[in-house]
Amino acid sequence: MNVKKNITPQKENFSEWYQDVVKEAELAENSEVRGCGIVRPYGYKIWELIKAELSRLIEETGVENVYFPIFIPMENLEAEKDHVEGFSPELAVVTHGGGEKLVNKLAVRPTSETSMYKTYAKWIQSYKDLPLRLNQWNNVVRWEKRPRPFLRWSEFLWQEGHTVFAKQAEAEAEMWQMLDVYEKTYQFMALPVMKGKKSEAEKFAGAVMTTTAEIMVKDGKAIQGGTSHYLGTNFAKVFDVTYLGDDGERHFCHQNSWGFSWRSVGAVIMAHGDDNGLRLPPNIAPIQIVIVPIYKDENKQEVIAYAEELKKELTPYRVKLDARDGMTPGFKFNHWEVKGVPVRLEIGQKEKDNNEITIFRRDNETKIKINRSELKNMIPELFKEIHISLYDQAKDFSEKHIHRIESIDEIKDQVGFFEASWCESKESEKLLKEKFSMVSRVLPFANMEKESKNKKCFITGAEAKHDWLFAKSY
RNA sequence: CGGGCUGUGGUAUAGUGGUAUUACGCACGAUUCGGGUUCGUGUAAUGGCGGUUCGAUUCCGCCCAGCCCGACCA
Repeated sequence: MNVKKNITPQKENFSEWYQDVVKEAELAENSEVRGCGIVRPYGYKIWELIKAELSRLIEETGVENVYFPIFIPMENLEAEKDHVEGFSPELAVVTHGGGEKLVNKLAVRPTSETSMYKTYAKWIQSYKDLPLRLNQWNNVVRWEKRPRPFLRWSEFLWQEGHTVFAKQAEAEAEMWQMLDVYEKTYQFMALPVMKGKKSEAEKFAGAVMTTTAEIMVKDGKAIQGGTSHYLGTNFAKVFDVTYLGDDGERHFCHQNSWGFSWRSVGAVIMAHGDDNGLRLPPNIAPIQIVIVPIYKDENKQEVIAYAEELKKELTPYRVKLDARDGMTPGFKFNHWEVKGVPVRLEIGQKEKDNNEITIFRRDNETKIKINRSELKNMIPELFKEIHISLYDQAKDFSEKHIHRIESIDEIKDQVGFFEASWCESKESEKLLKEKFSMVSRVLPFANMEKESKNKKCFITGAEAKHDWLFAKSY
């Protein structure tokens, strides 16, 4: 038997494994424009399924969708000093239009704060116009130095929410609420997240506070799965976003922005995938169930007819009957395993004769036989089990790879996240970065109100404030 | 942007100063079908510009592009 392996094992080279899976599962490929990816139908469907759930959750909180232009006048971007410093190295700028040089250059949006808030200033007059809570699904461009499929392309799809409040407390409450929405979305993908606050160095350019949902993937690195920022009145002061209060006074508004991108697809691949390819939870699987008929020439009609009947029975689900000729069942098994299809039904003469179905689960690679009559009723339960199994595997992995350390030297070449008591100084974070190319990822929510376990910072020995998580990241 | 590397069919590769190799893929035809069947036939390539030369895919120079490792980021 020739066994062809087109996927590099994870342990051999994780980065190559990732690229192999993206290619072999037909999720995406590089385009002729450096840094910009082409997302293929199978990959795009995964994103659409994630997006549908997130969109539902966002709207459930009362947020409405809008659309603002892709171009932003350069002068808008330059208005907020921290913001432009944060983004200018990665801006794409339009200098010509309609065959003529533009007097006022336009930036392709890297994010829309500076595009939307001038308009917000016009819309908001009184405290009665607040809160204003809007979201847009769009593409943004950041000229990244080192692209990676889904995780860091120069152009990417995401949603960005931009909300405005009268009071700081309301804004902060919403910032956490939206972070919870992101957590729920990741739970929908069977991924556990670590929620909390970003350090001064790692926070969003122009924000007062950045909160984040961090995900650990299988090489122990972190993926920033979504961020929710409290912008304070920083942008309000620049764009004059003010309201007249019931006290008759003019006040600056408190603003938030929050974003979640198709990077999440990369997180799913890296957190759930294995050496045989992708593993998808049923919620976001473009094909939830694949039926592979096994036949010879003599019984082909009979077996396929049986398979068709089963497909019909499973109508509410996303089902594919793979009746392609000239391919062996083994080939098809592998094909759909690479693509991460959570459930496979194997249907041959034996099943037909005994009124049975052989079910293969991608999450744990087991096969079971059931009676046909059980099929329809067991699917919801099976999906749930697969979802939980994938979630638990990811959770278990994360927990096993968080190492408590008291000194920076304990990091050595260990893989994973490191929990440590930290003084929170920018200098110490810089040191950590130089030594281990690692930065703080998050101050977990649960540790925010607690004193640090160790009184001394693991880097500087100065007074520690809280217990933070540190990791290398994508 | 720094460091390293590479440009040969769709993909991955071999080789050569004079007719370009192999595998996969793809097309057609058989064969096979319970874990990546087998065979036959066909298909298709030297990144660009310049130099050396009778002749360059090969040697030289420049350009362009890509990959990997760092710094930057959803």
